[in-house]
Amino acid sequence: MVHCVNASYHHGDLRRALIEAAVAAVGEVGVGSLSLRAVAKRAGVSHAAPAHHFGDKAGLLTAVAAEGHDRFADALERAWQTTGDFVEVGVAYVRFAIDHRPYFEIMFRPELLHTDDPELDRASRRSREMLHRGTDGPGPGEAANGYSTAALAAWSVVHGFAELLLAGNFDPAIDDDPEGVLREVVRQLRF
Amino acid sequence: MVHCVNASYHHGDLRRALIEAAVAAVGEVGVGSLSLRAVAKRAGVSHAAPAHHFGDKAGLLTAVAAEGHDRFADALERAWQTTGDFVEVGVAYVRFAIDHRPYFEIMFRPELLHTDDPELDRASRRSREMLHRGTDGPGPGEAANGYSTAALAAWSVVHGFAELLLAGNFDPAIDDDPEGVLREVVRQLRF
DNA sequence: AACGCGATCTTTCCATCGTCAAGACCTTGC
DNA sequence: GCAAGGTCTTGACGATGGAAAGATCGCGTT
Repeated sequence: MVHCVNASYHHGDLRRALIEAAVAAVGEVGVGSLSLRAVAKRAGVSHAAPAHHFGDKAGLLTAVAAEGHDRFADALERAWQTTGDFVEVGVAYVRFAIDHRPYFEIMFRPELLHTDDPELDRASRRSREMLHRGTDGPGPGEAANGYSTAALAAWSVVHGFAELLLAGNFDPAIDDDPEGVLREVVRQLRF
Repeated sequence: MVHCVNASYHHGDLRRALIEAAVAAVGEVGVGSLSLRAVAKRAGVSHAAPAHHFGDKAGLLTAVAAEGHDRFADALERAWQTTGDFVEVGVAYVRFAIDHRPYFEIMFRPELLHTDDPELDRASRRSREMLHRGTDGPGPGEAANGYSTAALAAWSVVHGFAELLLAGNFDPAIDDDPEGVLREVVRQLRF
């Protein structure tokens, strides 16, 4: 039993193919118009194939979100270790939202996901930890809730910027150099 | 011709009833699971009735979003004129998101709306202007794009806080006193 | 070497959805 | 009154997500 964990019989690696197809589809039509059947067609399988690997639509999106959080954590960690500047972690946050929009569109939408999924939990916990690097630690910031005020402020500002930008709520002029604008915005924070 | 603008024949004021039914439905199941047919049933009309008043689903959501932006602008203006403190405008921003969640869930999601609708344009422009009160004006903040850096930072931080809070991405402990936490978060901004 | 089991995928079916077209009803203006 | 047009209903269609049942295939066992 358990012939092939995560492996392949008929298709090769359908699980992987479906995730990639989902990401591509979300990139084209948005998560709101994502159709399981379109994803299946894109991967060259029948419309019911995804259900076997992911249970349901939320299951597929959960797998995408988990992968997204992993990549996200990687990007944030890279930024932190490269520059040592927490502002640059914030820039990386928004950079990821822009460059990997399909992932980002899904990652922070629990209503689309199976929030009890252990893989998602592990990955999102990892990306969450990366966010606290730099703001947490020495500073005071009451930890009555799980976060320091500085971490909450930083998270809120970069997340809000990313959401408003991606949704198109900003002046289009910002699209020319979102990084530059964001850098100035983040500098408005006291650390 | 044009017997009754916005008025009532068979039903009373179906347009109004449908908007209220939509708000109630979004409050219960979220905008993602909103069904036009459920809204119609809630208003006591046939499943195709909404189409006549709003064209399509996006049309109904557009009307809801426009009404939301009007109420939103009212709330922000009230906060500004009452306190004169821009921090309190930010608090009112998040307060609105919490207290009128169904509206807020829709207002900043252009992909769900008819963004060319004149009513929506007027209302959202109004709420946008309220946001710039207090940050704009005297300060420098390059206006290369439409906003000052301070306004962008303030908007981003309150919007991000609201989104993360509503989506449930924060520690549940914050739900006890989101206003208090937000006030400290906003104070992390230099004005 | 043959069997059987379980994993993988397909096919078929169903309820629900948004939208469209056609018709019924009702109010208003003439 | 009567035509006209706004209001709403009915019925239908294609698309969707999901459930159920069957077909196909590879592996471990004997």
